Amino acid sequence: MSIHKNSGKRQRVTLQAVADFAGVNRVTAAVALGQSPQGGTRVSDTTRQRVLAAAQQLGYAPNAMARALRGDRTNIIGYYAGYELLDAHIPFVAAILEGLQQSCRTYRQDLMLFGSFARDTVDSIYATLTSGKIDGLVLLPTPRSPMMDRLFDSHLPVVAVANAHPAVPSVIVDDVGGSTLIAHYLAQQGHRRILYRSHEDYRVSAVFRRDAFLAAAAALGMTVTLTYEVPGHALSPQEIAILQAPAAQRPTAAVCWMDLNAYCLLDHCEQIGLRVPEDLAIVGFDGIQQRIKPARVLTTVRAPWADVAARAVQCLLALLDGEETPQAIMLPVELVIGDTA
Amino acid sequence: MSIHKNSGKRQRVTLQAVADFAGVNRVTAAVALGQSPQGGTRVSDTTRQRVLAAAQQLGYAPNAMARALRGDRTNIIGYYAGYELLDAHIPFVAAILEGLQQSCRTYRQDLMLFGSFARDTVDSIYATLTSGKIDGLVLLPTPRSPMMDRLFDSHLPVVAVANAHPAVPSVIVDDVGGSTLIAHYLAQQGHRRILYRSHEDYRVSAVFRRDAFLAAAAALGMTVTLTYEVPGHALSPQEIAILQAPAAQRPTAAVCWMDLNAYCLLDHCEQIGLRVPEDLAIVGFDGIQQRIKPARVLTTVRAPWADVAARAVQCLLALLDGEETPQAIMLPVELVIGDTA
DNA sequence: ATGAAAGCGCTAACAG
DNA sequence: CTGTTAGCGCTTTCAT
Repeated sequence: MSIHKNSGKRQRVTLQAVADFAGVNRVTAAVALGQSPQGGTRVSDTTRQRVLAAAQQLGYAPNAMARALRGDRTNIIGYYAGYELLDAHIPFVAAILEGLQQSCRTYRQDLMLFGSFARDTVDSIYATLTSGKIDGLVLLPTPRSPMMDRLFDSHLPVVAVANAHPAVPSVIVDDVGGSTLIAHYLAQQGHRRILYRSHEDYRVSAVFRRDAFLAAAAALGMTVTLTYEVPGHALSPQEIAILQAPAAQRPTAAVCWMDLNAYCLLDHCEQIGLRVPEDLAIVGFDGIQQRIKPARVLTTVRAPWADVAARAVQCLLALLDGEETPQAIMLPVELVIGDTA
Repeated sequence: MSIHKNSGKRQRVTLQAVADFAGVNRVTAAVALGQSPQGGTRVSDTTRQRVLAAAQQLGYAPNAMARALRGDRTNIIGYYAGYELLDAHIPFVAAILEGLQQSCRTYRQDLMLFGSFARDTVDSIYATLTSGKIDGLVLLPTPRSPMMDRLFDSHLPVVAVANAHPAVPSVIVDDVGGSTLIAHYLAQQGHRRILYRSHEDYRVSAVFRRDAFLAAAAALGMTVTLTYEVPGHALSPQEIAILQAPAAQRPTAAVCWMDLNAYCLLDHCEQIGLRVPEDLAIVGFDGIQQRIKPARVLTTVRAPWADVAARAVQCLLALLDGEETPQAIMLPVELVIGDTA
């Protein structure tokens, strides 16, 4: 069987090698290659050509680590999701990754991913994050996590996404506006009894969405029954009971704090024979497209998650450059009328 | 409006600072902190305690970049998908990311993601990849790409996933075995006329799957019509025509080189009123779960993509340690009988 | 227009 | 047991 061996010490082509090859000093070579301040006049054109040719021929690639050590930028930014294993199967996470990549390319940064695992200690993750590999961190904050306090005390520049955190600049979406849009739309459609499915944890977004909806619904004279989802987005016994009530008492519309949740409800309705939207209108939040058949389009609030992530990178880089940064950047959302409400 | 400013030069706590604080030499501090060869006898216990306390108090975190420059390991490994933007929305990609993360955690490596964008030049990507930020690369190879040749000529250790490449160790799945399983299963079910939907590009996996299926089918006396998918997995006019033929000539089963493709075919069949599997049996390849309703389970070959990625990291690290590595590691696949064939 | 020196933070090798 | 020396590859001074 054929085997592979690493070709010994992988000897990189160093600047010195290029300089030697071109017969000049390290510094001259450095200036000729890099786009230095006085690059125009620093070296002669002939010298530059010679150096360039040498670099080309030897396949020179500057050592980013040495550069990082010299200046104080690695040009790497990190992403850390406080919640759990960074699971790209979740559409929200995939959208965030998309935005991060997009922005990293635009600003010529590299992207490093940090997954958190149950077994890892706060200390070990913290150590990794602050080891100087990254210039700054885009963070999906977890409420009430010891990790957050550690991070905010550190000197590592951090920008939060999705959930605002008072300690750092945050890029979020207009949760309040979105919920208000939903409330008005449902009121206008004539709904009076609403089921609102929120999240049991204290994710900031979930709270904003819930409270804004409750306030708007009250102002519009709608009655809201509030429930909290159980793990896995499945319906709780209480929710099942509510949906089995006689038509006169049953809610005519259900609002879910996030789309994944709404899809589960949709699924449940089909199973128990509740027609959507005739018997029960369903509205979500996020704008996650799900391939379901027969083709249904969820009525939801579309939140531009990729843009949020892209903006967070931009914001982080501004912070690194010592520029002033708004405490919070809120991106607008949009009500998308599908066929479920 | 509240604003945020980066707190000036983020001054990291250096080893020197810890040493000064503890009243010892840099080196002593280094040895006391790190798990050096002679750590046991190198420093006295009292000194070690003092250094440890100092480090704790000052919040010292070793600078990974300096360490990387000194030794020659960054403990970062990269992932680069030759094909296109690294799109986590694609289940296959998500599975790969999952495996990479898993393995990186196990071996205490950090993970860096490189997306390729249409606009980026081969040179710029190559420069990034070989800048010394990563110790090695897990690569999803693109056939006939100039990038590949550049990479294989470089001294950057590379391990390929999913598609084997002769130039580097590869971790793949048993494409041939999978196709053979499918062929035997269909033959056993009594199918004689098969439609095989392959991929127009020369992705190695696609070719292996196709050729193995054709060979096995021929040996089993089945007749195969071969078609190639058009971009977006949609059906080509030719394929549509084939499916509209009279029942006596029409294929009784369709095999798709990958699941996403199979789902599109399933969709099409529902639209034109072809019953699956009664009128047409459908088989995929990959084991990608799709949430579709009414709930259907695709008959397919399950390939352990997360394991493939995890194994690739392991293989890469072995390579970095100068160990011998098999040219190819092939992970077994499994036929999963659903309700579509 | 070019070269020399210094130092980013760390550690492996020798002294003492 | 501890301190000194040297150098990873690079770039920002300053001197020629």
